[in-house]
Amino acid sequence: MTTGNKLANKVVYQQGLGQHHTIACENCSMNAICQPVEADGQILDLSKNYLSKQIPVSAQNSELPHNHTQIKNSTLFKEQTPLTSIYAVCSGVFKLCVTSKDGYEKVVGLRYPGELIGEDALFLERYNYSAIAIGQSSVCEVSVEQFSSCGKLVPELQQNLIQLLSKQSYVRQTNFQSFIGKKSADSLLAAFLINVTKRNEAYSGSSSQLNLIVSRNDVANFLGLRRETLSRVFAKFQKEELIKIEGKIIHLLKKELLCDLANFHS
Amino acid sequence: MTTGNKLANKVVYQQGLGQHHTIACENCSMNAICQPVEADGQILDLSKNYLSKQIPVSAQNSELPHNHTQIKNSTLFKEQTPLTSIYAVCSGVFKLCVTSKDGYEKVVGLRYPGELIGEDALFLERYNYSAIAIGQSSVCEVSVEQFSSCGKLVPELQQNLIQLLSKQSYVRQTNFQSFIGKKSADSLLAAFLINVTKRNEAYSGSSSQLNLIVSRNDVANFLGLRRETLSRVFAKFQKEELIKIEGKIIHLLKKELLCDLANFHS
DNA sequence: TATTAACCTTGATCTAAATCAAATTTAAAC
DNA sequence: GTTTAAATTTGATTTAGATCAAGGTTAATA
Repeated sequence: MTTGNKLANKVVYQQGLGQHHTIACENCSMNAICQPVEADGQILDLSKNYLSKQIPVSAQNSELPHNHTQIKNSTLFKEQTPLTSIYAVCSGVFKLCVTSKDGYEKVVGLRYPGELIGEDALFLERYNYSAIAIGQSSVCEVSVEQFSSCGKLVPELQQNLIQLLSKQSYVRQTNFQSFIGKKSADSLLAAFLINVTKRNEAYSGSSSQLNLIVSRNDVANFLGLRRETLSRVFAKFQKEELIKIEGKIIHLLKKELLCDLANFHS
Repeated sequence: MTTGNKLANKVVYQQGLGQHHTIACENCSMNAICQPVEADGQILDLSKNYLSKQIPVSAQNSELPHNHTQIKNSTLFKEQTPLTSIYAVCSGVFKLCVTSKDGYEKVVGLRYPGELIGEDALFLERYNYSAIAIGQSSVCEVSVEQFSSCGKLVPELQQNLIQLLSKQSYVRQTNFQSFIGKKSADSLLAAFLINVTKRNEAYSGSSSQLNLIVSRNDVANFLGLRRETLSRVFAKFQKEELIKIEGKIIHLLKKELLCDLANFHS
């Protein structure tokens, strides 16, 4: 039986600059399976024991050539490698990329604090994208092997995982619906800003301010626009006072109008 | 304990024209939770008892004005209504739509035989799109209430649902990746044809032939193209002998080239 | 089979975004 | 703090797809 919400994960890494903090467990998607459960009359707190730990992902762990990009952006896992763990973002951002035959790296997703990475690999037991940290970021890790050996014994834990996965299915579908069939640069960016602000609401504590963290290049790549086009749309939105830009921080001044734009088709 | 694969669902509706047949259970996404499981030493076959039944969706059940569109396309459920069941398509096709404030109906997904509809509503317990049958179609229905009352007692059933949901998460992510950031009409259509053919492979028995069933209008709407543009790209693909068109039947003649196009960005 | 209405295709023009080219701002390295 | 490189913005031109307008098909109905 669930014994209520508690801070489940030990913080073994803390970002120093205060620019982004670690998300509270109650706001994390992983929370459903971090809950202590009852097994054979005992309370089993997976997070306390071995399932979750917070690990930093930053400059140090790159075996790649020593250039700027790799120093900043370190890889959590590579596409097509076997699934070992699923992760939840604790701080920072991760970009999810697939590389096509011609070597082009396409951004297929962004994951902000509290969001899951790699749970869609449970099916094929192979990651279907690379996960790359933007700047200094950290994750909570759940070993799939350990979780499933535990889960077989504890129905409650399974129940929680079902919750987690069904929610995830919802999140994915909603994401898909936000972007499929949107062609104009205006509606794409509006949809993107609304989407990401909403996802960060609990973490940032604001429904109208947003720290993108990722570069314009990555946003443009994700949306399928050229960086020049994205830049122009950002400029236009600011001129029309829909948003206010302070570097990577975006203020949504007229959210209603942005929503209208986001829902606008053709 | 799972006792292996068997035809789980009674066929209470059969399409007469032979144009599309009912999918075999072993090829259906729902199959994971239709498996007989062991409970208290007994075999519990949910499909045999009450959980699944095949129901037709066609002209009869429409309470809408008696015009052509509604006669042919009947609604399985409406967006924003409370979740009661999740469905698997048995035959035909369903389009998933959301209606925006201005009344425009946007196609946000297509579901072919063997695919799930509505499982992403488990989270909010409210459907987040309308599901509309294209022509005569049929589904298997699982009552969420009945399933969950059953599932609490049978861990094995939960295990199967986890399988189902994690696979679904994968399918959604893959779908998303196929389309996000694709802008050229060529790459969108190529990605669409590859995607849908792959999804129908088990059902249709062909990896190079495809019965779209849905109208060009719906495809264009889904992809965010104008019907004229879609028509031109179809014509171009045929001229270049990438595909051969026979009404709604599309033959993929040069799949490799289509894949290249689909992965092509910029 | 004729009639009508969806549905789909083709042509001409216009427009939004890509592309090419530079300038400017920002951040990293020395 | 200065230098250098990366990231972002702005401008001019080109192009792919939207739009407007007909013309054909196909399929449903009488």
